[in-house]
Amino acid sequence: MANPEACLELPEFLPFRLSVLANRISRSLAAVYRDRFDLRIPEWRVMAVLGQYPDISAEEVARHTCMDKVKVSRAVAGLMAHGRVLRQPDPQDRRRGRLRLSAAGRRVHAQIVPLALGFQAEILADLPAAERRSLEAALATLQARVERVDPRRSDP
Amino acid sequence: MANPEACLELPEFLPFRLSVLANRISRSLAAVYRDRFDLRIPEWRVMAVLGQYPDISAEEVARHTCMDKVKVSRAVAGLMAHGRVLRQPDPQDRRRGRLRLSAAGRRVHAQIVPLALGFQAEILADLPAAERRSLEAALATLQARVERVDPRRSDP
DNA sequence: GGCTAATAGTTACAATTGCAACTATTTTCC
DNA sequence: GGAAAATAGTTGCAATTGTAACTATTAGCC
Repeated sequence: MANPEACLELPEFLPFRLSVLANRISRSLAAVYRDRFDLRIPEWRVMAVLGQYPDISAEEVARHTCMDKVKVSRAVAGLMAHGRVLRQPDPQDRRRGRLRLSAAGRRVHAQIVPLALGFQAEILADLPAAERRSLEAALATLQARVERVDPRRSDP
Repeated sequence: MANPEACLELPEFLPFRLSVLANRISRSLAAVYRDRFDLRIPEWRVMAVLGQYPDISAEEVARHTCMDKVKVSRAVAGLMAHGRVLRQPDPQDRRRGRLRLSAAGRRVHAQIVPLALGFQAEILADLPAAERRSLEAALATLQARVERVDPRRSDP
């Protein structure tokens, strides 16, 4: 039986804290991407994985980014409209398209990556290395647990 | 100078990890609230703070929940429509309303709080107490840092 | 070979959200 | 005392997102 008549302090409730923190961080980052590169967060995520794994399909992008296929589809459409991503039909399987960054896309990617890493470093600046590793381990543990509790896919 | 030509591993990028984790957790919780109580997350947050601080104004609710006033206004409207929250005009300041849970609202609140705490406990089950405290400290540090980097308000 | 189920990706529609503008009231300050 | 600024809260509109349905293609299987 769970603690009866317990009071709940919202500011100490983990789902609340994580949500507020993640949202603040995402918003700050989104402002940078949008102002400097006219990029939304889902688009940035697609570019990030295509920078690392060229010539993968939208479905694989979805797995890497934890986004559902609709969100990926829209992000890819936006990126192609801006000439930042190219799609090449897969001759083996004509349902698929192989996606990769165009030259323009690679230029944007090359500018954003250091910016993103710098932002991350700034956020983590107050955490000593040991606590940083401990935080990362804790996040991994939570992630694994949540996936077992509610085995779903996809993200924002 | 930030690391040039660095590759960025999205799964290790903190803003991404936090966003994915927070969203998974929020979705699992939201499913519970919605199925069992026809409650959305912003509404649940309002109920949580009104359970702890009765007779506060919407503006104070917004501060406690880190939501903007529009979101609070809509959540309160929904809760009043369901008879879960009552508003009493403040005679000292007729712009304000003093909000509190109705009897029905307190009943829902009493059911949800243990449920929410149980969910939190389930998620944290794999983390030893020491690491749990360390995680909470790290989140507080990040939160403080983010607020200094980008002094804004409000959340999802 | 041909029928059924599965998969890749898109489109359509509804719900949620954010931003800006708005109303009503109170406070400030000359 | 009254004009201007500030505050509480709501509303309208646009952007983002989620769910479900849809098309096209491939794989499984009898």
